[in-house]
Amino acid sequence: MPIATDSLSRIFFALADPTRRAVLERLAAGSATVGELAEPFAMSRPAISQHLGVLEDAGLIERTREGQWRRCTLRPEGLDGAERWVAEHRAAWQARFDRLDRTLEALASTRPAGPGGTDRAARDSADAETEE
Amino acid sequence: MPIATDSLSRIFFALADPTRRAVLERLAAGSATVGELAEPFAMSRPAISQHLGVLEDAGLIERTREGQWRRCTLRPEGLDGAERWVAEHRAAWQARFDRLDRTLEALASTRPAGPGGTDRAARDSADAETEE
DNA sequence: TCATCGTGTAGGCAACTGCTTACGTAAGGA
DNA sequence: TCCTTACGTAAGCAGTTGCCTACACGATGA
Repeated sequence: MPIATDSLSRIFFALADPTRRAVLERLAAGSATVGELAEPFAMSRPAISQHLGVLEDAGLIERTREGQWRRCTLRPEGLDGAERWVAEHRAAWQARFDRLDRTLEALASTRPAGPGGTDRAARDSADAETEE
Repeated sequence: MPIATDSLSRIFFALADPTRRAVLERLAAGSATVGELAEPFAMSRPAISQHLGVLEDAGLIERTREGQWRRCTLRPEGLDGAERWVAEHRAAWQARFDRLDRTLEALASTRPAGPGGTDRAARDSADAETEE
């Protein structure tokens, strides 16, 4: 991963770590200080601080000074980009495969006993017919 | 990122790279061989091959032998885990903040002229009242 | 003013990523 | 049989991650 990539990459990268996802789930129950967030993990405070830096850089949390403490708060809108990308692509891919399935049904009805092959292989063959 | 983490981490990690997302978008238009996928990128074939390995490891694509070529196909269901996680958390976070907003409104109506502070600070203060 | 608490930063280390070039392997054709 | 094509794997390099310990800094309190 090159440093400082685009916003979407930063969000997905931040989510690609169990510790950081656990921190987000903890924050979903209410804002917390760095010490409170570090407590359940077998990890030093600086390590958590660095994870928080990644989350903040991705726009998923916010750190604000509060006297002696730093309070961490979720930024729900930080997930917008990732949610939009995943939902759009998931829907588009599924729609494409549904079209292929209909194509396969049509082929099956005109050629009921075609040559052997798995469903996936048949789908791949039909694939070519939808590209030009 | 430690090697061989959980499924969700592998998916998000695979999506956290512009090149890999571009490959997925290309594949959404139809399956392709490795050479076809490598063509638009200023990158060697082995580099693309490694990216494909990451995508395959995450369950987002499938590589099948086809004579002399290797055909790559999307696995739409591979996005299921990521889609579910993002949608669930986005909804839960938003719901929580909506509740806080209502709490703030209630506070504002009972104490119309409270002490100074930004909206965010007021939200953080209200935060404590929702936790026990 | 000085000690303490909560955090961030700096420096160091092992492991991993992402890319390269070089080479190995399987399929297809002369 | 030999050559070409398509692709993967191996080895190596620079840069990054993720963790640690040590230390610096601002806020709080005696």
